[in-house]
Amino acid sequence: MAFSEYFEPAKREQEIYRRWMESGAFTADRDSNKPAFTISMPPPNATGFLHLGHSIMLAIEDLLIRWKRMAGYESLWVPGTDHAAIATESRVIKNLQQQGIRDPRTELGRDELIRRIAEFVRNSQSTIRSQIMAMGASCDWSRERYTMDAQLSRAVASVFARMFQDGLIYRGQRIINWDPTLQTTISDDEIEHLNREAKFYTIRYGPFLVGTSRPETKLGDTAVAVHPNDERWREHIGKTYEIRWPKGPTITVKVVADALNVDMETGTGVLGVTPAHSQIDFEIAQQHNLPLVQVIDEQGRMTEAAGPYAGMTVLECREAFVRDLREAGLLEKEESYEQKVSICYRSKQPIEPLPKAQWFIDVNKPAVRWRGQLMSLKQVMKEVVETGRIKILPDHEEKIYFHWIENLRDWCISRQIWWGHRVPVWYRGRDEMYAGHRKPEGEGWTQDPDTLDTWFSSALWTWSTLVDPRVAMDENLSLAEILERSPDYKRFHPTSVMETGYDIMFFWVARMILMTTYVTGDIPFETVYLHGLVLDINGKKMSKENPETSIDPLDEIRENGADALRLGMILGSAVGRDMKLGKDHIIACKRLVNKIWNAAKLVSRNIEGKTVGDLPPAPIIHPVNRWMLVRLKKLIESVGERLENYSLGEAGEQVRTSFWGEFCDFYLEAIKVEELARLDETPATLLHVFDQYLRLFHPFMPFVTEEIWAELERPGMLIRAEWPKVRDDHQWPESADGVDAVVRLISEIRRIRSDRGIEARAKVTAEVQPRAHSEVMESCREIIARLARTGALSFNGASATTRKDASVGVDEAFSVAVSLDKADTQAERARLTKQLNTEQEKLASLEKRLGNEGFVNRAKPEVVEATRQEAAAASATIASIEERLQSLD
RNA sequence: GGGCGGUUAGCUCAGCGGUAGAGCAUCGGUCUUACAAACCGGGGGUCACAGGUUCGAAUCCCGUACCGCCCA
Repeated sequence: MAFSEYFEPAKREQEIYRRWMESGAFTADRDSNKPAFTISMPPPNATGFLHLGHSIMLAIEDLLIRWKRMAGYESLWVPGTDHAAIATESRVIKNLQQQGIRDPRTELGRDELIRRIAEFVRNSQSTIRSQIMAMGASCDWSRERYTMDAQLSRAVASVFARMFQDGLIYRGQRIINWDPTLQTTISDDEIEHLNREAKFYTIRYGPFLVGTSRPETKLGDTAVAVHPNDERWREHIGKTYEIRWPKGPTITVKVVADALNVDMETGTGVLGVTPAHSQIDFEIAQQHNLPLVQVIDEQGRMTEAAGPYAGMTVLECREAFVRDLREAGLLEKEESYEQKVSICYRSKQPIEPLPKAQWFIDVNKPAVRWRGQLMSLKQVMKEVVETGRIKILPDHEEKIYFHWIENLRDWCISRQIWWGHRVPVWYRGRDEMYAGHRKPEGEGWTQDPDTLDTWFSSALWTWSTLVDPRVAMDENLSLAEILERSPDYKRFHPTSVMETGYDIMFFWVARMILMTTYVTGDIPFETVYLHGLVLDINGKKMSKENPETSIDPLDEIRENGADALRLGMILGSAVGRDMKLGKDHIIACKRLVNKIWNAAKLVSRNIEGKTVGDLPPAPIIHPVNRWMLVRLKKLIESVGERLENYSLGEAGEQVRTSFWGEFCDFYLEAIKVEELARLDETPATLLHVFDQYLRLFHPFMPFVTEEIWAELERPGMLIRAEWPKVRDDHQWPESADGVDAVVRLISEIRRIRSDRGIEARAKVTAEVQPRAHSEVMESCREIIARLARTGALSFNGASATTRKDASVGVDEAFSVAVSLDKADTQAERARLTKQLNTEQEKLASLEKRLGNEGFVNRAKPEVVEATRQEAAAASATIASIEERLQSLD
C-alpha cells in the first residue's frame, strides 16, 4: 500500500481501463443465470468527435450499467457507430473538393465515391472508439456494431421488403422537402425553422389581391382559394381566370372554395395556390383536381414553365419578377415582416418543396398485427406508451410524444445520396418491380439508385445489433427465423433503458418504437431516459466561436480527469433538464475525486499493520462506530431508492454529502482519538464503511475508486464487486441519536469559540449539562475534547451554566458552558436572546399547528407525532435559554 | 397560431404536499501532517406575481408576466 500524494487521472486512467478490459468485466455472459440489463448505446456518427452530448450520454449510461452490474444483473451495453449518411457523404465530398475535385460525384462515379467514403469512415471510427474509452465507458467491445455491418444491412433490406409486402412502404408522387444544396430529399422531421426578416408582397392578381413572401412561385399558381362564406369573393368561386404576367407567362387559375386553409381575416382573404411548391397547396389541389405546374427545379432554378424567367435562380427570379410587377403597376404593397424559413437540419440551407416520386412509410394503414389486433403504425406507437409498456422520462415528454404522433404524416425514407443502404428494389422494363433482401433471379434488373434515410437503419438498432452475424448470412432464412436463432437477441432484448437526448426523440426513439413493434412484435426498450442539452454558462449552445465558454470533453479529461467530467454531468442535474455547464462545476467535482483519494490515504494508514476483522463477526460496541454504520445504512437505503427512480443527480449528491460531511469531517476525525483507535472494532468498521463508500461511488467515478480499491488490496476488482446491501442489524437508535447530539455539542463549542474570538490554539474549559444521551456523550469525551479543542471537560455542569464568566450554548439535549477570560454579559445576552426569539417563533408555529383540530385529526399520525416531539424539544430549549438569561441578571 | 417547459440564496441548480437545500462565490478564523483542491465558524431566500384547493402549498389547480424549446 503506497498511495501517491495525488491521484493523477491523466497518468492512471488508461491503465485502469485496460485492466477492466482484460478482466472481461465488460463482456456480458449470455449463459449466466442473472437477469439481463441491457442498454443499446446511441451510435455516434462514425466520422464524429466526442462532444459533451456524448459525454453526458456515456456518463449516465455507464452509471446505470455499472450499478446494475454490481447489483447482480447481467449488464450488456452494446456500443457502435452510425454511418450517418448525409453528414458523412457531404463531409467527404467537401474534403474531396478541397483536394481539388470540383464535382466528386460526376468525376469519381458512384462506386469510387463510396469506396472513398468507406475508407474515410474506417480511419475515423477508431477516433470515436478511443474517445468513448477515455470516458471510462464499460461497454461490451466484443459486441461492437456498425450500421453498415453485413447483418445489420441484411436486417435493413429484409425489413424494407417485408413492409413493402405488407403495403406499408409505397412509392408515391408527392411534395417532398428538397435540399438543393445537398441534392436530396429530407423527411419532415429533418426540417428546422428559422425566423428572418423578409418582404411580404401584395400582388394584383386578376380581380384579386394576393399576398406572398415568395412571388416567384406565383408563376406556378393554378388556383386561388377563398373562403366559401366570404361575401367579397363568392361570385368568383368556380370561375377560371387567365392571368397574364407583365412579361409572361400566362397562367390559368381556378377559383376554389376552401374553408380549412383560408382565413377571411388574413390579408385580402385570397390565397394563391401553388400545388407544386407547397405542401398545403398540394393538398388543396388534390381535393379540387387542380393541375401541377413546377416552376422551380432541383437545382433551385426556374423551369421552362416560368417563361422569360427560366434558368434564373429563385432569388434572381424574385427580384426580376417583382421589378416587372412594379413597373406594370401590379405590385400593390411591399412590407417587412418576420418570415419563418424552413431549413435543412444538416446543411442549414433553405429547403424547396418540390413534387417528386419517393418511397414512403404509410403510418396510417392498419397493417400491423399487434396484440391480436390490426393497427396502424401510429396506433401501435401510441398504444405502447399509453399503456405504460414503455415509460418515457421525464413524464412530460410523453405528452410531446403523443402530440408528435397526432401530427405525424407518412415518412419519406428515400434519399438521393449514395452513402447508405441502397433501396432494395429492382426494376426491369417499365412494369416489373421487385423488393427483397437480394437481387432477383434473371437478367436485366436494375436497382433503385436511391438510398435509405439513416434513421431507417438506426430505427432497428436495439435488435439489429443483437442479430447473430453468422446466422444472418444465410440468405434463405427469413428475418423472423434469423431473430429466433440469434442467442443475444433472445437473451438481451427488449433492452432495459434507452438513454439519449430529448432532441432526437422523434428522429430516433419514436422510430425505434415504430420499427421494432412492427418487426418483432415486442417493444424495443422498457424505459426511455431522455437527458437535456448541455449548454454553456450563458445558456447558449456551445460552439467554437465562443472558446471561453465552450468545453471540450477531451480537454477536460486531460486536465481534470474523466471522473470529474462525469460527476460534472451527473451532480446537480435532473432527467430531461438542460444544464448550463461551466468549468467551475467540473473543478468542484474534481475536488471530490481528490477528497476520496486523500481519505483513502488516511484509511490505509489506519489499518496498516493491524489485523482487520470483517464485519459482521466483530461486535460493534462504541457509539461512534455504531453511528457511522447507521448513517451508512440510511445512505445505502436512500441511494438505492434514488437510483431506482432515475434520480441520478440526487443519488450522487447524497453519497457526496454523507461521505464528506459524516465520514470525512466527523468519523475520520473522531477515530484519530486513541481511545477509539485502539479498539479492534474500529479498523474493521473503518474499512467496511470506506469499502461501502467506494462501491457507492464507483458508478459515478469509476477510475479513482477502482485505483483505490487496488491500492487497499481489496479482493478482485471493484467493477465486479457487489452493490452494498442494507444491513438491518445495524440499528442502534440510542447510539445514533447520542452521537448526533455529540456532533451538535462540538459545533456549539466551536461556535462559541469563533463568536468570542477565542484563539484557535487555546484549549477551553467546557462543562456540559446533558438532558439526554448523557452516557453516550460521556463515552465520547475524548472525541469532544479533540474536535472542540477543550481542556477540562466535565459533565456535571449544572452550576456552570449559570456563571457569568462563561458563554453558554443551549441545545435540546444539553447546555454547555465555555469558560471565558472575561465576562461579557451583554454579548451573551444578545446571542441568547436571538436564539430565544428563533425558538419561540418556531414553537409558536408548531403549537398553532397542534392546536388546529384539522391538523391533528387529518394529518398522518407520524407527522403529528414528529410535530409534538419538535415542540417538546423547542420548549425544553426555551426553558434552558430562559434559565440562563435569568442567571445573567 | 398550437404544444411543452422554466422562473428557488450573488451564480449554477436540486427539491415538487409537512414549513427551504447543495456546489461555487462571499465574510471571519486556521491550532490539528489524509486533504489549503483542505479545515472551523458566519451571513445570505415573503421559492416570479395574483387567486384557488387543503388542517397545511416552493410543491396541486386556475390566471398573469417574462424567458426558453418544439411543431405549424
